This record gives sequence, structure tokens and C-alpha cells, in this order.
Amino acid sequence: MAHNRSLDETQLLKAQDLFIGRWGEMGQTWGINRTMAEIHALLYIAVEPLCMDQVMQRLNISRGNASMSLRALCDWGVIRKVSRPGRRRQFYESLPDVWELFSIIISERKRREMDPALETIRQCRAMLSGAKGQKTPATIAAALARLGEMEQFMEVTNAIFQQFIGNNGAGLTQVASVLLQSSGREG
Amino acid sequence: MAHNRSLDETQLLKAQDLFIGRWGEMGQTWGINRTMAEIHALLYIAVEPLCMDQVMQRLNISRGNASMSLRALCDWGVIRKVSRPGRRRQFYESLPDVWELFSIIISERKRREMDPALETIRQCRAMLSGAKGQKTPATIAAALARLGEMEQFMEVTNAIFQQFIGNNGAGLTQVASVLLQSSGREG
DNA sequence: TTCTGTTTTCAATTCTTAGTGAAAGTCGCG
DNA sequence: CGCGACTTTCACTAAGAATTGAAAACAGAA
Repeated sequence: MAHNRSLDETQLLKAQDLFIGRWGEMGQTWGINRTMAEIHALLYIAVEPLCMDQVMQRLNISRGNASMSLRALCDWGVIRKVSRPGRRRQFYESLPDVWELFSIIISERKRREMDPALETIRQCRAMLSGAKGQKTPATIAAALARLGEMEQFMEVTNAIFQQFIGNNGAGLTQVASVLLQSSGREG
Repeated sequence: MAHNRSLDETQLLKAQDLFIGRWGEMGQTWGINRTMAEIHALLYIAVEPLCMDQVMQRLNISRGNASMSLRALCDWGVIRKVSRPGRRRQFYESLPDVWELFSIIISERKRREMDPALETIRQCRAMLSGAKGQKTPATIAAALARLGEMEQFMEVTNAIFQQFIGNNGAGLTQVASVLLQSSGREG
């Protein structure tokens, strides 16, 4: 029986490693650094709260790195500190709900990227609209047209994100149902 | 008149720079390097096809860099080579349609990130399902549950992306209209 | 083929970011 | 207070990515 249990355990570790590794890679192409993504993956998959030393050992990272990454994840709001009664040591756990996790990430990215980008585009348009007097040089007219299309696109995208964030899960499922339904219809 | 035209021109250059700069920054947090993003922005906003030397001068980059980045953008399919009759030199232009641009980007990312991630999650689940015999240790059960939620989430997200890609613009507007409408309704 | 304008390649270099680890800091408790 | 368990900070280093530039390759014209 003890034998059996240890088999299960190695299996669990292997599966965790696989998941953690992939998450780490994914994070990188999303502008999140590997360690942060890995820590988050670990806390998500381990389910029970872990302390800093456990994280360090499991992922083979330095104390400093663990400390900073854990803090950053807390700042993002995708993990939380958990205080254990009597224990002085801090534990950390992932938010349990995937939908909520992604809402947070999306809204953060919207705020930090989409919003400024939209702002810039509007600024550019303003500069060019001001420039055109009676006769608009073709290059300026063309640039204005492109900026206009881009702005429109981003507004729509923004609205979609907003929806995701707003209804926390419900929004997404809603979109999904509409889409899947319609795509089924037209084959 | 010559005076006026040059005013318009500097204005255009300034607006372009603003746009290009922002795009470059955005690219970075999306795993696209700055130069590539900037070149694309330039070709998008300049509207008319440009040659390598124009790109180099405008963005102040080396020939090698320009060559490699232009090629990479072509590989992605977001810009195209344009041959000018009689002219030996190559010109390059951006795809004109924003929706198409983003379809390409999204489908590429889906293929390179979502699909492998989903695959990994399934693999992990398989490993753990196999491990559980009659009595499933709580940690394994918990991990399985989390993986299940993640998989479901990613399937939905994947379907949504698929839709974007499929109907080339139409899909997006469709989603948008549904969302905006419903969010208006429930205030 | 050779000449010439042009693009590609790639080793070397520079820039950027991630990660370390030890010293300094915090905090509850006797 | 001041000890000890624990965490944060930060100057330094390692790792990795982007960029350059000059040599090589290429392609069309004569």
C-alpha cells in the first residue's frame, strides 16, 4: 500500500511538472516571465497552499526570485496569501476559478495596452485632421483612413474584453454559445 | 504653397512616429520584437509600398535587421512583397485590412500556444486518471478537477478564436453586436 | 560571363531582462 | 529589549535576445 501510494505520488509529480513546464513557456510569449508563470501553475495545480520554501525547492529557484515573483503575482491578484493559524510562515494559493483568473489578466492587459493604444491612435488622427486644410494631400487622407479602421477595430475588441470582464464567466459562456450555435448553423 | 506642403509633411511624419512608437511598444508585450512591430506599423500607416532602404532610414535600423524583419513579417503573412515594373528593387506593403491582420495573428497564436497547451492538459489528465485506481488520493482528485476546469475554459476560448478566424471580420462584428446588445439590455 | 545594384547571412557585439544570494529588514514572542 | 523565524531588497552575474556590419550570394542587364 505504501508502495502504491508512492507510485501515485511520482505520477502526480510528473503530471505537475508537465503542466508547470508548459505554462512557463506559454507565459513567456505573453510577456509574463517564466518563473512567475511557473509559480502560478504550481499553486494552481497543487491546489493546497504552499509556502515560499516549498515553491523554491519544487521549482529550483532562489529565495530572492521566489519572494519577488510571489509578490508580483499577489499584486496582479492571481494568487493570495494565506495565513495559517499558529504558523508564522506565509502560505500562498492560486485563485481557484479559471474564469476569474483570465478576467484579471485580460482587464490588466486592456488597461495597460489597449487603452493607451487607442489613445495614441486618436491623438494621431487629431494631428492629421488638424493638418488638412482645404486640400488634403493624398498621403494624409490615406493615413487617416487607416487610423480610422484601426480605431474602429480596437473599439470593438475593447468592448468584447469589457464584456468578458464584466460578467465574470457568464459573459464568456454567452459569447461562446452564440458563436458555436451560429457556426453550427451555417456548416 | 511649398511652405504649406512641408508643414503638412512634418505633421504627417510626427503622427507616423507616434503611431510607430506605440506599436513597437505594444509588440514587445505580445512577444513580437520591437523592430518587427515598428516596420509593420510604418508600412501600415504609410499606405504606399516602401523599399528596404526607406524602411532602414526611417526607423534607423541596420540593413541586416531590416532584411530579417521584413522576411519574418512576410512569413507571418502580415506584409507582402510588391514588385515594381522595371525596378529591380523590392517594395513592401502591409495587408490593408485590420480584421484580416488580426485573424492571421490570432490564428498563428492559437496554433502555436493554445493547441499545445490543450494537448498538454489532456496528457496530464490522462496521466492522473491512469494513476487513480480504486482509491484516488485527494491531491490527485483535486488536480484532476483543476485540470478539467482549465481544459473546459480553453476549449471555449479556442472555439471563439476559431470563429474569429473563420468568418474574417464578420465573426467578430457578429460577436460584438451580440455582446453590446445584451450588455445594454441588462444595464 | 561579368558587372552592378540589391538582398541575405551570420559571427561578433551590445542591450535587456531574469535570477542569485547574502546582507538587511521585519515581526511576533519570551 | 533582543532572539530567531521568516521575508525583502539589491548589487551583481548569468542568460538570452536583438542588432550590427561586412562579406557572400544573388539576379538581371549588357
